[in-house]
Amino acid sequence: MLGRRHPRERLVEQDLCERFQTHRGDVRLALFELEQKGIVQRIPNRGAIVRDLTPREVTEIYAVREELEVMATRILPLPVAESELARLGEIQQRHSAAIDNDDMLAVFYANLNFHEAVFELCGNACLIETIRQLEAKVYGIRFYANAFTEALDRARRDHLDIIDALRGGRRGDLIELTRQHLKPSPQAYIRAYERRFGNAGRE
Amino acid sequence: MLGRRHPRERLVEQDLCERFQTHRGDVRLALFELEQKGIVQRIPNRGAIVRDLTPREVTEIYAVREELEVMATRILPLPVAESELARLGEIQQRHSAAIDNDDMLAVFYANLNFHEAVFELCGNACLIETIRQLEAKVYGIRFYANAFTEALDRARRDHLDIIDALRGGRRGDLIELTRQHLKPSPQAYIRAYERRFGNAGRE
DNA sequence: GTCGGGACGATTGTAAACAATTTAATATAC
DNA sequence: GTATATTAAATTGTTTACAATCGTCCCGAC
Repeated sequence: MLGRRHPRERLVEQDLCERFQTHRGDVRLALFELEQKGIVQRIPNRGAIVRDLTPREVTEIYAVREELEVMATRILPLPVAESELARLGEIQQRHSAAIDNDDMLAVFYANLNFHEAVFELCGNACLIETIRQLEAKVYGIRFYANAFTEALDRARRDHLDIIDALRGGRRGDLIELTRQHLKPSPQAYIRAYERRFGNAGRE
Repeated sequence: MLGRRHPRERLVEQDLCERFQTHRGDVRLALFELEQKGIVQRIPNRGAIVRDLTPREVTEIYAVREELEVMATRILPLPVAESELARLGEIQQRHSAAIDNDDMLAVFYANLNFHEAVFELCGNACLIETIRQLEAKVYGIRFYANAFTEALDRARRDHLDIIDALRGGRRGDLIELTRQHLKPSPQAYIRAYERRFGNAGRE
C-alpha cells in the first residue's frame, strides 16, 4: 500500500515467511487473498507477482468507486451528530500533521481513516465494505499523486470542506466534493504510466 | 448456492476434504475465501459455519446491487450487436427449459449465465466483478423466491423483456426492468425470515 | 440438585518433510 | 556460433504428523 514493492516484483513464499515471522500456510493464504483482491497476480506453479494496473483498469475502478461513494453520500442521514463531526475533525488533524511532517505512512493511514469514518455514516455495511475493497485495489497508485505537495494540500482542503458540508447538511456540495476528490489520483497515475510506457500500452 | 447447507451448519475441514477429494490446505483456503466473501463465518479455533443473513443485511446488499446493476445498464453501449443478442437468447432458452423440467440446478446456472452475459456488455471489468461478488453473497437466498412457480415464470418473462429492450435500444426500459427484476428475491427471503423468527430479530 | 473442575475427544492451527513443477544453466550436436 | 537436449537449483504444491484449543461429558463437592 505504500508502493514499496514495485509491479512485476516476485513474491517468494519463503522470503515472506521470514519477513513476517510466520509459516508458509499463512503466507499462502495471504497471497490467495491478495490475488482475490486484485493486488497480486498468481500463476500456478510459478508464484505471485505484484500486479500493475493498466490505465484502463484504473479508470474502471475509479468509475465504480465514484458511483458507490456518491451513493454513500446520497443515502447518508443528515444532519450528522456533533460527536461524529468532532471525530472527523480529530482524524483530519492527524492527517494534516502527517502532511506537515512528511510522514507518508501516517498520511496514508489518516487519509484512510478519514474516508472510512465518512462513509460509515451512511449506515449500509455492504456499501462500506465494497468501497473499502475498491480502495484496496488502488492503494498502490495513490503515491503517484502524493508525490506533489500541491496534491496533498488539496486533499487536506477537500477534507475540511467535506467536514464543513457535513456540518451544514449541504448534500449537493458533499456529492460534488466526493466526485472531485477522486479525480487527481487516477489522473496522476495515468500520466506517469504513459510517461513510462508510451501512450500505447504495456512495456 | 443451492441452499442445501442450512444456516448455522458446521463445516468441518476433514469432512470437506473427503467430500471434495482434496487436502486440508485447499479446504482451509476455500473457507477463508468464503469468509471473505461473506458466505461463511469463521470463529478462530472453532471452525466455519454457514452464515445466515439478517433482513437488514439482505436489504443493504440488494441496495448496492441495484445501484451497480443500474450503473451497468446506464453505461452499456447501445445498440447491442445481433451476435450478442443471439447468445443471450440461447442462454435464455436453457433457462426456460430448466424451469419446465424443474431442474433447479440448471435454473440456477442458466440464470447466472444470463445476467453475467448482460452485464458483460457494459465493458467495465471492475463493475462486472463487483456485481458478481454481490451476487455470490446472496446465492443462498434465491431459493426462497424460486419455491413458487410464479416467481420463476416472472423471471423468465423479465429476461425476455430485457432481451427485447436491448434489441430495441430502449435504455429507460432496461433500467426499470433491472430494478424490478431485483425486487422479488429479497422480499421473499425477508417474509420467510420473519415467519421463522418473528419480526424482532435473531432466533 | 446444582455448580465447579478435570479428563477426554474432536477440531483447528502450525510445522516440517516430501513431491512436482518450472526456470536457469550447462553441455553437446550441428 | 546457434540451437537443442540435459541437468541442477529454486520454488510451489501436497501430504503427513504434531501441537494447541475448544466443547462436552463425567465426577465430586456443596
